[in-house]
Amino acid sequence: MDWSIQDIARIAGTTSRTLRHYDDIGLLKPSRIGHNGYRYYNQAALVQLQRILLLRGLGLGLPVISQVLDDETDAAKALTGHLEWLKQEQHRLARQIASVTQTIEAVKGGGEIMAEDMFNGFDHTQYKDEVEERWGKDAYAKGDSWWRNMSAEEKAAWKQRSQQLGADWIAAATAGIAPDSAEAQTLAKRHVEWLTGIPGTPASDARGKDDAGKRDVKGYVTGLGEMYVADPRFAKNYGGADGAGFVRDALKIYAAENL
Amino acid sequence: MDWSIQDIARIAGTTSRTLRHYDDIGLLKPSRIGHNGYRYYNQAALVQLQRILLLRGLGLGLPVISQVLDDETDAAKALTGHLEWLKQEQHRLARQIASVTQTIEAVKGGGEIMAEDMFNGFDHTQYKDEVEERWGKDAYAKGDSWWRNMSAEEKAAWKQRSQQLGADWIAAATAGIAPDSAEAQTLAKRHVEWLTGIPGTPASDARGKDDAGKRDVKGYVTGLGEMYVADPRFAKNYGGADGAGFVRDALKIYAAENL
DNA sequence: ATAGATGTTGACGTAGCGTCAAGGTCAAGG
DNA sequence: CCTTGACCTTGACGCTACGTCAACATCTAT
Repeated sequence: MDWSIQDIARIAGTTSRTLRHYDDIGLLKPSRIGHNGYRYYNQAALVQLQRILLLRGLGLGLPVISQVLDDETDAAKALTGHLEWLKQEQHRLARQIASVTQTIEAVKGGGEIMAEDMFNGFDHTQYKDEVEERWGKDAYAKGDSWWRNMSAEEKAAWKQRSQQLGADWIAAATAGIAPDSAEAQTLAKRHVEWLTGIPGTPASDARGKDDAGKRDVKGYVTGLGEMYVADPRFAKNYGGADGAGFVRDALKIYAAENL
Repeated sequence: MDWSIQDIARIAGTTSRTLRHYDDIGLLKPSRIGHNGYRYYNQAALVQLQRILLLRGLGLGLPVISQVLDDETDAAKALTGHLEWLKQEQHRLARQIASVTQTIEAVKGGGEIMAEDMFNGFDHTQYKDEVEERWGKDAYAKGDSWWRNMSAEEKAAWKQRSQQLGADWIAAATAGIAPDSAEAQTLAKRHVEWLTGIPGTPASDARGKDDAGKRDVKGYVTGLGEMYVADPRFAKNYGGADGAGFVRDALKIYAAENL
């Protein structure tokens, strides 16, 4: 009393390919194999198959199903673990749905994918007085016109790059690594490269300049490091005073060794 | 003013492998390629990359992202379509979570994966009078003890198999195919094989019997077909009177040609 | 000159089968 | 006996978006 591969496939509501796959991976062997190599399945195999399909329908992976079938007592544990995963997935989807909805609104309103409001609160002008006092009106004017002439997308790219840098600094600081470690120094290098992107600063002006210009950069960078610590408006970009202190130390070492 | 592959990878928060992949599939080409084959990316490429990563973070596939980048106006459409997909996924997950939760309870209570309550409402005894009247007390007793002696899993397997058969009948009937078509006749064959699994019926008793026994099966099967139509308790398994009529026709043709 | 970081292409692995391709087996009919 | 059609076999590629070696070339700094 057994069925051919097509027969059980139809009875159980799956395909013969699936059954061959289960045979290949050892999940469900045929109860009998003909002299011609044909696979035949009996009632017990049908029961197993239906359990497999039930669990698969619940979203479990085939290796997990295999374990569950081997050790019945694990069923509740496996399912409970799986349930956790499902809930996380649902939360992830909920967040994605919120983001997509928001982005659709932004695109409809602004027309571009990166709309203006994506970098609200990231306005260059908030440091006007500070910059003019330290590096002169000319420096601020250059930087300001640079910012204003950027397209929305370029602004967004800059913002994201800046935030990524800040996030990486915070991650490094909280990881407890040393300021002179390779990782921190790589970040310092990135930081200087980032500064080089802002026109009107010694860092950007020094590109292609002589040694005197480069010495200016050295002082500029170390001075910046101190400012990050002293000024809470900057310190918050690096996770507060502690993080900013880490940035200052790493920058000072980098400047001494490379600038 | 450009960066190496590692540089933008770090700036944008991804990996160099991803960038090479995007180059391979034509999603994001480097802005410049050195004489040595090195990839270099400029500001514009960084902007593109960040748009890609934004959309990917929303769950869009790379081919879709490619389209969106080509035709900016499609962005809202693509995102709206994607939103639909996300919502469906969330509903699917919600259903899976409900099922898994239910299954966990069942496993904890019953110990087996297929618990008793999975075949509530599928009790054999509901046709007691009908069976005794038509085929005698002996037939019913055989079938009843057969059912009672099954394990929970065998019962569940049988139930699912029966329901699968019913679902396939309904699908075929509503598809509007002919009762003498190959597909309907395949179903009829399955139906007889299914009947053969119930002890106490002429179909099962006839296994290995002579021609007289086989003639009994013929009458039994055609009689059953008529009953499916006449009795609403059976007809509902095949989608009501219309579906049952289709089953009856297909069975009559099958019996005439093969039994 | 050499070591170490970084770059290149090429290819395999992933989850779970769908989908040919090429060829053997079996039951029924002429 | 031969053919036809249905069903079976193994083998291998395809799909998503890269991660992860491997083998080898190049740049940078000492």
